[in-house]
Amino acid sequence: MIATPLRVRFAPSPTGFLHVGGARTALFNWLLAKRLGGTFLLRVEDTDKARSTDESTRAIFEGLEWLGLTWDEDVVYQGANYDRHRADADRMLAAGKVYRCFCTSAELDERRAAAEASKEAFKYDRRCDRLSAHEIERRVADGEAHVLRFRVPEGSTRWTDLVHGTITFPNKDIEDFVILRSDRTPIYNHAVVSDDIAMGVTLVMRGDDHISNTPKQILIYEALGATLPTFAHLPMIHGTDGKKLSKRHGATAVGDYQHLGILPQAMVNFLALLGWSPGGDLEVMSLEELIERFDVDGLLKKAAVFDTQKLEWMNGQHLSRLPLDELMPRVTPAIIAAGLTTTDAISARDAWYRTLLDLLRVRARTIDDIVRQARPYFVDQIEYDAEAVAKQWKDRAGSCAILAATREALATLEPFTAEAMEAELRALAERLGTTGGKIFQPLRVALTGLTVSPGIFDVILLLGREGTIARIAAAERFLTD
RNA sequence: GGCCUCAUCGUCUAUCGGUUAGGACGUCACCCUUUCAAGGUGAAGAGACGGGUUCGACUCCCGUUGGGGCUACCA
Repeated sequence: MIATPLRVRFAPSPTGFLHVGGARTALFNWLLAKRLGGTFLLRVEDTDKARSTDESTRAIFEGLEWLGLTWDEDVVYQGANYDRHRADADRMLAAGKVYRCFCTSAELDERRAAAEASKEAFKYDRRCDRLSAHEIERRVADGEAHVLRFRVPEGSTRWTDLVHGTITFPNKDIEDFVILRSDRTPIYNHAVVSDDIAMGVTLVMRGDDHISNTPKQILIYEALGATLPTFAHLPMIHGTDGKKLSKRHGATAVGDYQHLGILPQAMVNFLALLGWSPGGDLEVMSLEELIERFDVDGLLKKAAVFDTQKLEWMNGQHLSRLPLDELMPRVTPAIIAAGLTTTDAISARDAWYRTLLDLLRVRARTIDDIVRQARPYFVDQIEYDAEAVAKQWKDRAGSCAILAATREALATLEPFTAEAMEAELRALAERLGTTGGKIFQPLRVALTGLTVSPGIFDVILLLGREGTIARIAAAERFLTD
């Protein structure tokens, strides 16, 4: 079913950002190429000059690179192959597979509207295919604008799809479609086939919104005398309303998720599970594990809904499991961008920084969560969260007294370790006739300004004895104001 | 409208004729506990409907219904 050597491609049109659906298609092609030792190609379909932009092409490259989906050969720009598209079209014209059509867009629109008005399905009536040879010659000689139309033969067109099995289209339902515009630029279906043949693509894997294009493309392959590739049509990705994912569903570009603090590993993992299943219960996988397990047998037919909550959960999983060395280059730039510190300051205390990240990542779902939680460990002056103050420092004088006692206990504590701190503070609680929690919670607010943080002794160790004492003193001042 | 296609918990999915229909996200409860996460345990929650085929259907076939895609001198 799958020819070797395998050559697959991802062929986006540069009319926007890299969409998650497109990213998923690219990922599946890439995974299969990696798994089977094939070649993954990238082709930019920029033949719609009105909508294609360089900015969008760049965004697509950036998106793919961020996900780690690198392509093997030079990028192919469809717009650079007009000569071949025309040559292939002319070859089919010479072979009698296509014919010249002089009907104008305006005429066609009119006939289409008329058909619709009388509730009939519109299909081109082939009137130009009935023109006499010398009339065609005359009109061409007169320089009359015309397109090239494919003469769809009798019969039916079928193929064995890797995900859907056999799909058959009666040719009578396919109209004689245009392959070359009157300005001699190619129409999508023709350009795709011409390019896929030239690029030696052996397997076409794309969204199933292309199923109805496939019979037309197969007819072109046949008319050109080329070998058919294998086809695999992937299910769509839908929004929570069951409709094709689009702008109104919120973030749909992979770049959006990058900026939301999602790791590329998590994005890839999540996308891989939309329309494919490894068969068992395994869900959280690294790129290597994905490559190892990816298989066309696990491809699904049903459209999947993009669930951002599960994406975030998965991101949390990757955040916790990734080796610190791989995580740091993704988080550090965000921390620096937030203005919390500098590269130099971090490298000056590498061990401290690693400990901090290790403590924060467990309770974060996104990189942004980590940045938010990291603030108290970098700034000089922390801010007290209003709710935290209201809840933990309700009794200002009492809290202040407890903080003072805590400060004194910590000031001379030896050794300055978590174990010693806990023993000391719990003993203090007992002397005060209260519980550990009554000391730890107000202390947490004093040290971080928040009710949420890593274990309190970890926080103290992170801040150091001096920092801790200073923060408690500052809290005491705040409480006695 | 026509053509194509899809159909298991709210969501992602396992099941390739015989299971108490399994797992994950989310939800709820409990445990752990200095907070929040993480982790652990448990609960609620699904085969769209109707016909067949078969000793036996979620699974195979047909139909119905519902969803989606396509229907351009767009890609």
